[in-house]
Amino acid sequence: MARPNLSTASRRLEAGASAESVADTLRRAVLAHRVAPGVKLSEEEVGNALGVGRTIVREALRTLAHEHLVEIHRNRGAFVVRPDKREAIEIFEARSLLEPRTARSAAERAVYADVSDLRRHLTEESEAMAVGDSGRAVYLSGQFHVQVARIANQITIARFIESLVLRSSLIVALYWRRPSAMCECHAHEALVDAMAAGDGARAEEIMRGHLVDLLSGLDLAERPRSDVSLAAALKGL
Amino acid sequence: MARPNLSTASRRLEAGASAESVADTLRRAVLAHRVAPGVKLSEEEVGNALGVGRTIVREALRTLAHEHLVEIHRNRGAFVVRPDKREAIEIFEARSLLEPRTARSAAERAVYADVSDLRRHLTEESEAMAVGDSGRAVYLSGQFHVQVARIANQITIARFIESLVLRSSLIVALYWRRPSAMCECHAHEALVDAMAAGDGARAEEIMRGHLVDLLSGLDLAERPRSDVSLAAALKGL
DNA sequence: GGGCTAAGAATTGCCAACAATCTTTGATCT
DNA sequence: AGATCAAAGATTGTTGGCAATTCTTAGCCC
Repeated sequence: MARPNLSTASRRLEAGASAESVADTLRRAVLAHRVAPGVKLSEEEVGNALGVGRTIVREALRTLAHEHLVEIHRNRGAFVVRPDKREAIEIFEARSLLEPRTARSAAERAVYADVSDLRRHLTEESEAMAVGDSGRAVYLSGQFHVQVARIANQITIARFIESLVLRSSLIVALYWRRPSAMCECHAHEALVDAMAAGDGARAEEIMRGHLVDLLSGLDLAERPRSDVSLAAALKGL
Repeated sequence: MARPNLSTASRRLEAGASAESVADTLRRAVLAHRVAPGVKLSEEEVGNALGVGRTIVREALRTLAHEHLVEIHRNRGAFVVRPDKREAIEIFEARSLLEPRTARSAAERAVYADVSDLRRHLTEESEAMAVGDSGRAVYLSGQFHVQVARIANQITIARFIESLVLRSSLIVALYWRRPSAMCECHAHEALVDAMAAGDGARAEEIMRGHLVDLLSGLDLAERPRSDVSLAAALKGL
């Protein structure tokens, strides 16, 4: 029986790995497309792959279900979600309500350290993109938005944005038109500039446009639903 | 040892009660102030009170923790949250970003059945208030907002609003100035009227003002942190 | 051959017991 | 008396196993 190697990227969790570690590993695996949407995440398989008991995995899967990254069907198991067109639009609709105003607040509150953190983050992004690690690039690109929300010092809104960004990353990984050339991220740089200048109105407008660009950069045509079963996914590795 | 009677309102769950039922019972108990903020929700106590095993209770408590209605401290247990001033403001800030625009969408999409459902809901609200069941009144008043979000047909945003409304209900129950006279809900009626007329702009404006009124109706002065322990809470019943 | 039924296998749901951790209580020392 | 420390008690964290449900497969009938 082929062992699934979910943990290649996460250097096998040491003993005492809590459910949160497992959830984090699975989260990254889903976002990096190491496990394709629709794949079933068997409790025992995941447990064996990560070296933890089924209970821990159960809890981690429940966490991911709360984040809408997996769906749990009673007595059937957990499956990686496959966001459809409607869901994609809804998520970007929600982001459009939250993020522009939050970016404005962030720009008005940002101190030097904040801006410098963001710039460091941008270089990480471009490095990942230069190396061609598109999984990491998508992830970092999302975390940029989370970081902006944190600067706005609104942890409730920041958490919502974090959740939306996670799901957006999955959507981008699924539907992005040009798999090679990621979002050029000029928007991110412009946003940091606006924040450095303390120009809230400009930051708000940049963010609004950026979100529109992101959504319109997707190809939301209905896909043939590859419907990969667990076997196919594991064989592929 | 006094048995806690959390289940008085929920007619003791039948066998096969899933974790979601327990979560729902606890949710209502927290919102109706049957269990005060700060109280510890022991897994075994809750399990005994509701006639289910500890595993089910554990799962339910995790769910509530994801909703920020309880806090789980490792190896220490789950405690009902006590929202502070900052959290209250943050939550209404988030609602102000989401709900006005959502109310506009709802007004523009609402069909006759939607409006009629809302009117029925309003009568339930006033009945609960007339009877003096303030716990139920607060709950229904919150559900009104959720229902509006559902009419907007944006389930992602509706879920966020639902989560925010739950926490708001707890905040209102904690900090409302006049415990007797609840929000007169003229705003709710006006909102339904605007929706019936299909006037999105008016609905948006009413919702915006309503949220401001709600927040300014709170007395957010720091409280002495009664810090009720489990014993005190159970003795009181 | 296609479709239906039933037995078997595999997986999740749940519970009870054990282990780990924290809190409390009581004694001891300064 | 107050503080410190240790052991007992209580609660959560985790594991393994059994029961319940679902999916698969083999067999049968039309």
